Order: sequence, then structure tokens, then C-alpha cells
Amino acid sequence: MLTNRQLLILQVTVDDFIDTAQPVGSRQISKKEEVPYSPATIRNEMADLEDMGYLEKTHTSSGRVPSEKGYRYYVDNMLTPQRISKDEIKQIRSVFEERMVETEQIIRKSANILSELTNYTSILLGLDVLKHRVKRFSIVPLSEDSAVAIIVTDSGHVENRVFSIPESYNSSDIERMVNLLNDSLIGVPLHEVPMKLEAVTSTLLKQRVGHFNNLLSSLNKAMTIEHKDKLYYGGKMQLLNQPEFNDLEKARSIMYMIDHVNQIPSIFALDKKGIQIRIGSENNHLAMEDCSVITASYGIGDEQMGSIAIIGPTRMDYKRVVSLLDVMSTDLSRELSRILRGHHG
Amino acid sequence: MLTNRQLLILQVTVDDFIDTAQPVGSRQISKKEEVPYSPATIRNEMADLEDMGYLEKTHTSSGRVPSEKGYRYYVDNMLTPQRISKDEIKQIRSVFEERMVETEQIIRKSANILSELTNYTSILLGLDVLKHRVKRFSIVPLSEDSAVAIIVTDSGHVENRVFSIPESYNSSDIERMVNLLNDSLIGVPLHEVPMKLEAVTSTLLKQRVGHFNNLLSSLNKAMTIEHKDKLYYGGKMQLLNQPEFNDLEKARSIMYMIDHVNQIPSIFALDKKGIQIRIGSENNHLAMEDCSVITASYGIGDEQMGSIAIIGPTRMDYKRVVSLLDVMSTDLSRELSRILRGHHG
DNA sequence: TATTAGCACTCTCATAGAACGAGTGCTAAC
DNA sequence: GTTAGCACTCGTTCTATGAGAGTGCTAATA
Repeated sequence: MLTNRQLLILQVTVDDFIDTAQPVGSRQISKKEEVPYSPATIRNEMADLEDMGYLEKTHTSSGRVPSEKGYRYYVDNMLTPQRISKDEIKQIRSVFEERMVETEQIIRKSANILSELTNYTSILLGLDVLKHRVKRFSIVPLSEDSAVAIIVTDSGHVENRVFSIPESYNSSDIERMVNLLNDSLIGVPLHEVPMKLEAVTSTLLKQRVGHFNNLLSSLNKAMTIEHKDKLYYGGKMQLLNQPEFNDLEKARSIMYMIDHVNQIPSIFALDKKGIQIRIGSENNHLAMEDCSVITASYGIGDEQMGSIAIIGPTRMDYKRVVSLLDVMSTDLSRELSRILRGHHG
Repeated sequence: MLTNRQLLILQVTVDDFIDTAQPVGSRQISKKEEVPYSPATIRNEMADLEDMGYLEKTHTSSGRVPSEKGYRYYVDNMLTPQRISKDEIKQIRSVFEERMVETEQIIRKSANILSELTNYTSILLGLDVLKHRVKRFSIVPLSEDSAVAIIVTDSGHVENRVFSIPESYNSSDIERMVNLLNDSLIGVPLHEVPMKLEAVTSTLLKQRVGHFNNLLSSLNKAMTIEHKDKLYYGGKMQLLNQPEFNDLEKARSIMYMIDHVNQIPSIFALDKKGIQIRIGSENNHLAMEDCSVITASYGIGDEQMGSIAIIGPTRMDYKRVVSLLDVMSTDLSRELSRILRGHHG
């Protein structure tokens, strides 16, 4: 258990390091108003904090730097939410003022604003398209042997696939199949579409209507909707401005990682609601050892629709980012609800 | 005019520098089999080549490095096409073997293979969607006041836009408008769609059918199709492996540039056919001063459909890249013709 | 007893100089 | 016309040195 004085010193140390990116020494802390102790006292306390694992030294006679455990403690116990200035709130809200209808645009712009306000890289995981429901299904023939299948969802999203038409089908066959499928598919969430197609096929078989078999299976093959999450980046290069990534090798692996976040399942913690913070190695990824990720999710009511991630150095300004994410995710949820309720209604 | 010996020495110098990335000295050249002269002779010739502006020194007592003029001369006069190995041709052709139907996939995969084979960054400018022609136009209502307009082109590409429906229109109005527009729009290239919509509006006005006015103008506003070229990247990070970009500042500006190539009009020289090489400052872009870009275009017959760019250091392996691009663009043209002819037919 | 001043010690970083090596330019010999 | 020889230049690497920042410990102090 930490004494009050240790708490104070830990907090001041972390704050200072977040601010300056330099190891902080006892003298420096002692100069602060809120700390009425001499450097010597502080040295003793810092030594204790180091023994307990909250602080680290980069070398024998450097100042101290927060350890992961230190950051974790700081984040868990010392995060007083920061006031977001009126101007900044205004900037966030500006996304919604134009009353854009396309959710994609809104999300894209949100990503940019977030990275501008934080100076870190932001990644927004778009609306989970797979949860949207089929509003209309149609097929447009392109040639003798190919056609494009189009699904419009209730959110206005359009999914389309080219597939090949087996011989022996003509356009009236296709038309009949579209009618058939439209009846069965409307209202079905995208991720259930392949299942539903299977179901239709087997029903037809039971009814001894084998006619559409080949056509359906070709369509089905094309229709499998892979879970390709749409990611929207803001300030991809921002991280390179952080002093901790001045090393070329590190910079490279960071950039590579950012371009492949979708392959790191742990980044977007979709399982939990609210704001989450993962510090350094908690990300379970080598290239992210010096990064922290703060995620928040947005959605309508209990239904989660997507999430926001801010990636910065472990030394990131947690207070500020958490507060900003709070505002942004709330606003985003509200606005998207407004738009989608419209469509659903 | 260069003597034969100067020609030889220039060529060997450029080749060697391309290979090693180190300034090349007279002794080093003299050691090569094809050069039967002593270092002293070579020194004299190199001094002359430097006077003429083909070579440069990085400092007084370094070896020589090709100047831009040197590269230009090399590229214009000494580019003996290089034989591409069977394995590599096989690798290029592998893109087409799976008989993929979606052109987008083909292009995406081509970009990756090119960057693998060259170790440079490749960017493919996709089929110019705007030239495709409307095959089918339809509108799917989403809610009381919004709908999504969908255009399917003859190539299987699907373009879609959400737009808002002014009050006082009901679904049968929309249906009628779709029928009306389908007649006028089919066969029209995408970039002429907005024009065509205007035309329809004014025709209707002349016929004193003002009924659809508002609806049409709302649709038209949404339908403006910006010329957003689709770019497909291969090996974005490859350039960072080149020793000339070991400097963080340079690396950063290169990466930034690559992410914003679409804002550099000169990169894709769509005006000319065949293979083009732009060296260093010929790119007219500060961040590209140390880069060369080799572009090739592909298309059906005389109609250009897109182009390929390879971005590497000025010290790039021109011979190899040119030969690879030659193979790739030919194959790509042929394959895309095959697919699109199918659709058009 | 808790705090603080003092001091020796450690480690990094920046700077300067020396040794080294690669390469040139010039001159004189072949 | 070509080449060997040699003085010279410049960048790189290594080492030494000193300044500066910060620590840990001990002894003095409130």
C-alpha cells in the first residue's frame, strides 16, 4: 500500500514524464509547488517506489521513468477526468453539423478530428456491417456467363459481388430466383445471408424443385461475406512525431503494425463496453511494447456498432485522451442512432 | 559526345552504384574484367565525366556517384532489357491463373507481386471507373426521407450514393422516375451521368413536367462522381529498406508522400503510352528528389485503362524494373481485355 | 524519528584530437 | 596515350576528457 506522499510523488512523476518525455529527477519534482519536500526526501521515496516496481531508471544516474506497473496504477487510481475546452467540443460536434447522411463520411471525419485533437493516431472501426439487415436483393446480368448480385441494407450500405452463371440459365430464370430470394432474404442480417441461402436451397430440394441448384450454389460461393472490418485512420504518421519512435527500426515496425492492425485481434476489445486502456505489453504484441491503446465503443443502446482506438506511446496523455474519447463516443452513438433510426423506421 | 571508353566507365559506374549503394572509386572499377585500364586512367576519365555533369562526388575524396544527368543518360542509352527468369514470369502469371472474375482482385494481387519481385513500392492505378458505362440504374428507398441510388456498370462495378428525398414524393413517384432514368442512362459513361441527369431535368421542364424537379436535383447533387482514383499499393514499406532512406526525416516524408500520391498529378503519366521513367527532380516534387518513378500503362487496344508505377530510389535497378513492368503490363492488358470483352459481349 | 544537507560516485553526452583509410589530382616516367 | 607514384583531402572511427545531471549514503538537524 502506498502512503499519501508516495502517491503524490508517483503522480507528479508520471505527469511530468508524460509532459516532457525526459526521465524526471528528485530536484525537478521538489521544485513543484504541490510538493513541499526536499530532493533528498523525494529521492528516498522514489527509491522505494522503484523497489515496489512503479518506477524505473534508464541507467544508474538518470531520473526515474514510470514502469508499466506505474502507468497501470496511475491509470487505475489517478485519472481525474480532464475538462475539454469549449472549442474542442465544438470541433468534435462539427462532424455532425453538416447533417451528413452517409455514416461512412461521419466516421472518416471523426477519425481525423480525433487525431488532430490528440496528436496521436486514431483508428475507427466502422459500423459492423454484418449486423445490418437486407433491405433489397437484386441481380444484374453482365454477360452470358456472369452477373453481379447486389444487397442493399437498411443502413444504406451496398454490398455487391460478381459471380458466374452456370450454362443453361437464362434471364427469366434469374428473375424468378431473385423474386424467390427477395422474399426469404429481406430482414436477414448480412452475416446470416449465406446460411439463409443454404436453407432456401435445401427447401427447394425438399420440394423437388432442383432447377436452381447450380445457380444458387454459384451465388452462394460468391456471397460469403468475409468479416473485413472497415478501418478508418486518422493521423497515421502522428506516432512518428513522438520522440520515443525516433529510432528508424522502431518507427518501421510501428508503421507496419498500424497498417496491419486488423490482424491484431486484441486491439479492438469489442467484448466490453466503455473505455479501456491497454498499456505496453498488455497489448500482447511485440511491436506495441512501447504503445498504449485506449479504446471506446459506440452504438445504439446496448447494441455495439463499432469502436474507436487511439494509439500513442505508453507515455501518452491518458487524462486527455480518455476525456476526448468519452465525448466523442457519446456523440457518435447519439448521432448514428439518429440516422439509423431514421432508416429503420 | 562521349568516347567509347567514357561510355563504358559511365555504365560500369552506374551499375556498380545501383548494386552497392556506395560511391565507386577508380580502383574498384579497374578491378572489373570488362575494364582493361588502370585506376589512374579511369580517374582521368571520371574527372572528365564529372566535368560534363554525368558523375558527382559526395565529398572531395569520395568515389563518384551518378548525377541525375548520369542516370538519365544511362536510362536513355544503356538500358539493355534484362531477361526475366522463368520462375518470375510464372509468378506474374499466377495472378491470372485462378481465373478471378473481379478485376479489383487481379489488380490488388498484381501490386503485391510487383513489389515482391522488385523490392520497391508499387502502386497500381485501377481501371478508370469513370469510363465504364451504366448497365442498370435503380433506387432503393431506405426511409421516408432517404434512399440509395445504385448504378451497375458493364464491368460489374457498383457505384452507390445515399440521397435525401424531398417531402411530397412517394414510392410510386420514385419508381416512375427510375423507369424514366433507366431509359436515358443506360450506356452512358459514368462521368457523363451528372450531365445526363441535367439534360433529363431540362427536357422534362420543356415538356412542362415539373413534377420530378426537386427529386432529380437532390439525386443529382449526390450523384456527382468525384474522380477518386482507386489506388492499390504493394510493399508500402519497401522503400524504408533502402539505405538512402535511413534518415528518419527522409523516411517520414517519403511515407507521407506515398500515402498521398493521389495528390501528385505528375506521378501517373496517363497522357503517354509505354514505359516512362522519371528520375529524381523530374518528378517535380520535393519529397521525391531521391526517388525515381517508372510507370507503364495498361488497357485494351488504344483505350488506356490504368497504369502501374514503381517507386524506388534514384539508384533503382532500372533494367530489371523496366523488364518486369513490360511483362506485367502486357499480361494485365491481355487478361483484362479477356474479362471485359466477356462483359461487354 | 522524520527530514534534510552534503558529498562522493556513476553514468551519459558532447567535444576535441589522433589515427586511419579510401580516394583523388597531379607530375613524371614509360 | 597510358600508368606508377606520391602528396593531399576528407570522412570515419576511436579514445580521452570534462561537464552535467542525478543518485545513494551518511551525518546533521528540527
